[in-house]
Amino acid sequence: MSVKHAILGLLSWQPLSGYDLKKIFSDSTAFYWSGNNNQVYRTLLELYDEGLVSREIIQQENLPAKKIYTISEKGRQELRQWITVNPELPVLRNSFLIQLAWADQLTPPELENLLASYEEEIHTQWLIHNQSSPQLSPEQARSPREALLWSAIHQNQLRFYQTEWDWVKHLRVSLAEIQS
Amino acid sequence: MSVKHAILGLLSWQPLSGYDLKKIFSDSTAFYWSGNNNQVYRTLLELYDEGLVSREIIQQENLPAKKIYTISEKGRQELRQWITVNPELPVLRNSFLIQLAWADQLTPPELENLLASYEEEIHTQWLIHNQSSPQLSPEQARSPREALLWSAIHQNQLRFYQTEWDWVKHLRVSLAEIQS
DNA sequence: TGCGCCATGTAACATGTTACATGATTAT
DNA sequence: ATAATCATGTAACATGTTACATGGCGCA
Repeated sequence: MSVKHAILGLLSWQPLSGYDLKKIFSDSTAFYWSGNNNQVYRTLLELYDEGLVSREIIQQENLPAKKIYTISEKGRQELRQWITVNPELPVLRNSFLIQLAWADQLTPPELENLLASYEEEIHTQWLIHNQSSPQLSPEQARSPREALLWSAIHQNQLRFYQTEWDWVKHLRVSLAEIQS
Repeated sequence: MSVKHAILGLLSWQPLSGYDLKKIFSDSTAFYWSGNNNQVYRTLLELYDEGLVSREIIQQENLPAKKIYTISEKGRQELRQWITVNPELPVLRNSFLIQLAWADQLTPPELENLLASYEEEIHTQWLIHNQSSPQLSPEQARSPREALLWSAIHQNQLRFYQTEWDWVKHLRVSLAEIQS
């Protein structure tokens, strides 16, 4: 259960409300969850029930009250334990590859069109990632080593889109060659 | 709903039983589903109820009866339509990156150990993918263009692990430099 | 005797998404 | 007026996994 640990991690960085977490998830590309209410608020309740976080209700003038969650000592231990555990493999699900597998039934222009729109979508993502991410920017890191790690995370995602982009460009050339 | 179309695609290639599909999913890396019974058999029923496939029950001596599913004309149309639709972005979920984000609390040897085990897992996956895949091998393709597409799908996955491997090796070097 | 293959299916659970619901304040 | 931001939460649905259930055949 990784959202749980993602939230614990963010709270280990600083106390946050559910609304804050939601925004981080929906803005950030590294924290790949959609940031939907259901998951965030339910997970926070679970963490609270398990004693991994504490919370404080803050009344505000002219704004709704908010609940600020703070990681507990037990929560820090749980997070540290999870980090040390052997890493899982990345999950890559590219339904475009499934489309391609049966795309031989398309006419050459249709196939070319499909590849062109995939290339454009990938390129757009690359551009989005290439703009500095507001969360986890190395300037906010607590140590040079953390800054290096955060920069590496960013690089990892950029490289993914770069590789994908190169791949689709190369495939388009190969297909053009085969048809001539 | 992509399993549905993945199954339709496989059936457009040749008639298959639920058991066959299960095996293809669990053996193949391109068809990334786990190949669990629940999903395969339920999806086949849905496809049947929607008239996208027909089926034939084949009694066998000394073996349980099997249901061979064949794609229908309506199924072929549905598949073709899905293929032409604009492609979705690949879904990449790497919980290791979330671990890394908070890994500054580890000691240098602990962090080095974490990265080493990730590198090994990625390398193992690379080796697995590097062996020729039994499904969708270009030799079984119905045209040179299909062979090219299938080869490209395979290359796409290999490149992913290669990129990831390069990335983690580079990160290990950078971390070693920062500590000296 | 016990495991793996063939072949079907169901139950329970985990995870994740969209949409619904409320309600004040602030900016266009 | 109308949309966006702040802030909480619930309901319904989609998708995917593990484990359970049945049962014969062949192999070590």
